Amino acid sequence: MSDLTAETPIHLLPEEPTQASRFGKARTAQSGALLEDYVELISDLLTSGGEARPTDIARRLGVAHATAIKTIGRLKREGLAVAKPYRGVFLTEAGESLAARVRARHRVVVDLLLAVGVPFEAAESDAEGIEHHVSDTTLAAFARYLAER
Amino acid sequence: MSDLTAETPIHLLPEEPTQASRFGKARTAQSGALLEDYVELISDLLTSGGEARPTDIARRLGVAHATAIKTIGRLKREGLAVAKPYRGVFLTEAGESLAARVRARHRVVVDLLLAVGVPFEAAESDAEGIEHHVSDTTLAAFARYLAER
DNA sequence: CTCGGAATGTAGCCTAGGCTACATTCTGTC
DNA sequence: GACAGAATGTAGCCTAGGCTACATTCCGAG
Repeated sequence: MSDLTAETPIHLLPEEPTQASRFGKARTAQSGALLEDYVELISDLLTSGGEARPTDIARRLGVAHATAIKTIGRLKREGLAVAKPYRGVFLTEAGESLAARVRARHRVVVDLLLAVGVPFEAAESDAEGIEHHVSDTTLAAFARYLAER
Repeated sequence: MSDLTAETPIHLLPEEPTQASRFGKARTAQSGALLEDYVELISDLLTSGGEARPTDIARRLGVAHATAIKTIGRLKREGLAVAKPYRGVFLTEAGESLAARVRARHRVVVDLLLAVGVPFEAAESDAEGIEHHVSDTTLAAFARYLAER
């Protein structure tokens, strides 16, 4: 998945007013956001409840269980999760570390939103969408701001 | 999806355990992001160059021209744009007003990122993805922060 | 005024992410 | 220990957003 769009770089787009690259990047980043949500949620379920069942996942994400199962299949293909039929879902090393990074990023984003005066409800809600588009550079800047404030 | 205007209501999502709504909202908001980009870009092209041709749009967005044309079809279906074959693309009232709102929001998001110390390049780049997930509430908070700072 | 190249449009294919409907497996209760 | 109901899995369909390949239309040189 990370291929096609990734190497459609600036080279093909000569003297564009610095815009195509931006759009393209935003679009690419969007891919994988769903997997991140799944991994984060599964990690939550595993650490808190001890179990991550497709039905729970589906309910928490507000999708049909079939959709969740299909996406879990993708997680497996991507090497982020493992699951045997009728057993729960578990994360691989890669999955766990991704979950950790996602969770940390989420926290920073929410904190930053709160810090600039966004109400709690909106901060939590919007962060869910925003976090997938926050680059490492921006994330670092957020952290710095929060620390220095 | 026709509610690009910001009312992606909670009403559709019953009493899910406080989390599905968040995820669902982020997901829903994501729909329409592409149309917003198109409308914004078309508006730019029209006001600056005077013309918005499918090929230009495709190049600026980094997609194949066929993709751009297909999406322009969607814009027409959504009542945001009009276009006759081999003539350029133009925005309807709705399209123009959406473009204006998108542009304004984009500016606020970029300014906020800069204000908290995000480098210019990253701010411009990340804003492109982030802006589509910024609710009116959060946008208002951003504006307030920028004014009071 | 014609003709070739660029722009535009069309067709068909692919994946991701949704859904419903149906089939299968598990499991708690009697 | 059987069985109903819940959980799980499978199949097939849909739309959005991408692509390539091909067809059509436009337009500027000559």
